[in-house]
Amino acid sequence: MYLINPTQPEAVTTADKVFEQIQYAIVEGNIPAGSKISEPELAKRYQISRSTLREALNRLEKCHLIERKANVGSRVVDCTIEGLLELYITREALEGMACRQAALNMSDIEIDNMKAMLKLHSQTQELKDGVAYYQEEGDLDFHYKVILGSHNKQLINLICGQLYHLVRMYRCQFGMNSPRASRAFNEHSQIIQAISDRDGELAELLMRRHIAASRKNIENKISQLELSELNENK
Amino acid sequence: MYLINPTQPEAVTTADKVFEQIQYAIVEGNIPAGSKISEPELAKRYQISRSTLREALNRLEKCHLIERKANVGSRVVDCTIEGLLELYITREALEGMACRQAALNMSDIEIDNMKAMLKLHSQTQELKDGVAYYQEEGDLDFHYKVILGSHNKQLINLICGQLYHLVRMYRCQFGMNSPRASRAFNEHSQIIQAISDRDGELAELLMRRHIAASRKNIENKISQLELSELNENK
DNA sequence: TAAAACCAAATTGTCGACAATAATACTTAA
DNA sequence: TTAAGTATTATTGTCGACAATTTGGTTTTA
Repeated sequence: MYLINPTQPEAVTTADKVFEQIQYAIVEGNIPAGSKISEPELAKRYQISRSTLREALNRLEKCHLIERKANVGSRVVDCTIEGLLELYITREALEGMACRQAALNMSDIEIDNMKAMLKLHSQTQELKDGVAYYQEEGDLDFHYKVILGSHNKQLINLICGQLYHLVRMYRCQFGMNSPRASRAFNEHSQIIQAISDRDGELAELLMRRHIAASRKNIENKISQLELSELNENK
Repeated sequence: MYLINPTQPEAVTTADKVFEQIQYAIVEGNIPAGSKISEPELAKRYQISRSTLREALNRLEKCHLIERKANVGSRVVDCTIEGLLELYITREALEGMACRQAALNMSDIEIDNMKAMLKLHSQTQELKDGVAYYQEEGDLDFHYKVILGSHNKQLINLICGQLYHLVRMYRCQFGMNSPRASRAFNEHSQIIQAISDRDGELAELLMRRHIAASRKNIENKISQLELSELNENK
């Protein structure tokens, strides 16, 4: 339960709570990607009736963590390389636009807030040598603030409520605690400057580059991985 | 039942069927925007149990046609001007990117297909004087083809599975059978050319302009509407 | 009179059982 | 032996009833 989505409402009903538990289990791979879900089994494991489990499954489907077919059942989504690339392309489009809107719509206070956060991160970065802390929470912190700064409910819901669950799942399962810390920090810094200048066009451009760089970083890692696996097998 | 979403799987279970019925009722305003939904009442009206109605409601929530609060209930989404603009901004981001991907990923056959469709539309347009037919089905036909042409499941699902329900709802309820027919036709033509040239950058740019123009068209209409209402009331 | 506390009605959440559908194993026929 | 067809089993979909929570109104109190 290491990372809270600031837009996810607190779980009040038991279906909500079970939803969150299964959510984490899927994200972290404790329930394997691509595996079939047995309703009776899961209901027993979480000590709830099948009805409320199905309610929880519906929520998982909403954030694209499982897929259902009528009269057949549910499967956890697969983690494929194509899926990952498609996800990042979608992120590029949505977060790019969110960043443009943030430049137009953020209040001065919100912007000051972001600058303060960045400053804090830079100090933490120096302390921990720019590796451990920043890339995880710091990065997501930054992105969440930008997205929320767009003040666009559609964008906020699509990105935070749906895409980011998958992003976290891929990060966990492909072991991507991306070591782009210092570069990412500089990119964040530029983006905040563009927002502060109310330059929506530049802000969008920079955010798209930032995410595209992240995607390419992943692509490289994967091709390396495949290469080394190839070497092992011969 | 005048328009089929080509990505929506056919309704096999009764919850699916009721979902579709309510979906149309909401889109067309027969169940008013912003109104509260009474589970017992709707269940009685459609002759189903509350459980399967709730299943249908879950699907409606997935395409953002209703919103639920725990222990309180469901409401049909509101149709506000801000919501409409936010929707179009999101469309601009997503369909722009979809168009870029379409330029990269569409097969030659698909492209020929789109050109043929455009030609057909141009003839139909001449026949009907460019008003009735094209703007409705023709426009959506074009957009669906581009989106599917992206070959990106994320984008396809987000746009067709979620945004477009709302787009149709707004079109219905604000009475926007946009009379931009001939201009839109030319814009479509340019976009297809860019896709055919495999020029992703231009394709995205043109699609974004196309949707932005549509948004501005709506904004103008609305401000006119507000002006005339203002005149009536004095 | 206004506000707080309480009570009653209605609504939503949860449960277990039954019905319908799909998956599996088995039998029979070519 | 293989393929098709059938029967059995397991899983999903649907139902009606009960429990928990909210809402609206009523009473009580300051």
